[in-house]
Amino acid sequence: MKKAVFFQTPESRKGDIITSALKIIDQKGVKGLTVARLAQEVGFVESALYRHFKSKRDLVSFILDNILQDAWNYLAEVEEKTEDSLEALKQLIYLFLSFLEQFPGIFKIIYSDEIYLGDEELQDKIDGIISEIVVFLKKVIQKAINQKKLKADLDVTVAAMHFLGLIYTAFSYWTIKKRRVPLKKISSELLDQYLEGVKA
Amino acid sequence: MKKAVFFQTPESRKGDIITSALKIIDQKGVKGLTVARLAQEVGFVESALYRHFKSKRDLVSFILDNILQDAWNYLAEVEEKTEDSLEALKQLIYLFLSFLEQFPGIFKIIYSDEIYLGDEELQDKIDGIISEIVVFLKKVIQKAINQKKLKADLDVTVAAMHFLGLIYTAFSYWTIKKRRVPLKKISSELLDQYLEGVKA
DNA sequence: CTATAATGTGAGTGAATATTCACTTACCGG
DNA sequence: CCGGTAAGTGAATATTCACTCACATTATAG
Repeated sequence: MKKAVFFQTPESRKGDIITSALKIIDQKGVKGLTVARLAQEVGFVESALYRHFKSKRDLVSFILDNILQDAWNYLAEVEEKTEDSLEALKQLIYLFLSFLEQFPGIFKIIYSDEIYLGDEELQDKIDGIISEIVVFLKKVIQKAINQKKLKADLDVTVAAMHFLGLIYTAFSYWTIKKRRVPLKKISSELLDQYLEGVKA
Repeated sequence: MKKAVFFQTPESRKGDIITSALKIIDQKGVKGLTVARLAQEVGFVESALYRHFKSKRDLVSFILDNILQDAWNYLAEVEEKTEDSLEALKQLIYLFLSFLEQFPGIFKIIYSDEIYLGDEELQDKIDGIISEIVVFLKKVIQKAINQKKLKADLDVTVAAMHFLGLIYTAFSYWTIKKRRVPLKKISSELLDQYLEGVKA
């Protein structure tokens, strides 16, 4: 019987579990996140998970709520503090990507139809996250148009989707290249091409 | 005991199964493709599947090989026959998207880490497909650069990934909008923004 | 008409998986 | 030191899933 590690607040234990879960998802995909594997990674027995989370689904839901909350605060801050709206777009893409670099598992959760389909509540949660991001990006882009930095006749929604697509593209490229190329380098080239196409 | 439908070549029966499989994947995701569900959709009993395919994995592999072979021929044809290389890019994105519009399930297979992970052979197959596409796009883009239609200093690989990302973006947008907006409309706006950024 | 090959059926099996439960262990406050 | 509580354990369970196998049916070619 292994000695339990105590002296940890409940939060940090949950944190351990989340860290392990994201690591597994990153390496083995959402499908690879099984309770057995998670338990092994954390270092307890399967049933112990249920001391911390009601269910596996609950764990994923918790991850989405909490990790993304953090990211969200950063985004809002950048948008508020950066005067130059083109510079803001640059900052935003770096922020998105350094976040995904840190938590690649999150990306997989959001873009996985494993979770997306079959659980209406999680599906709604993920849809909500994406549409929040799009709304946010539309706001930034509209601001840039108002500042005459971007073309006046730009379709704001398409431009926002296109920007979001850059993040996906950079991330995919990074994955294909076995993460050997720095994400920041990839994204800056993509962003340059993007900006050439949309700026005034 | 239900009467069997015969008078069908093995090919067309396989075709029925593939059609059903892609329909299920489209609606329920790759995870949703279970042998039970597939059998129900096709109209036979689970075990009957194994008269046509060695395994479920074999079915997916067959889909990747065959459906994509078709697509591939179209792509090559467009590239050869279209003189104007910018026009070729336009044609290509339409072709990609009308293909995905017809077989959305294929898209989900390729972008699913459910299949991607855990089966090395399928993983290699999908990797191969993607890199073939990238190589192809790089060739088209390089040709356009040589024709002085695109910027001479363009990073061809990044431009190709960006283009591929547009397809993903258009498809996602289409999905989010519940497929109510025609894919062609979405893609032409995205492509315009893209071309503005890369053309000479 | 009959042999054969293709296709379908029904019942079952074993493996993987999430979850429950009764229990034990370790720590902490009073 | 005692009682409560948070955390962990080990065994069991129900479900889902891909897949197998012996048997049945149908179409077609000779």
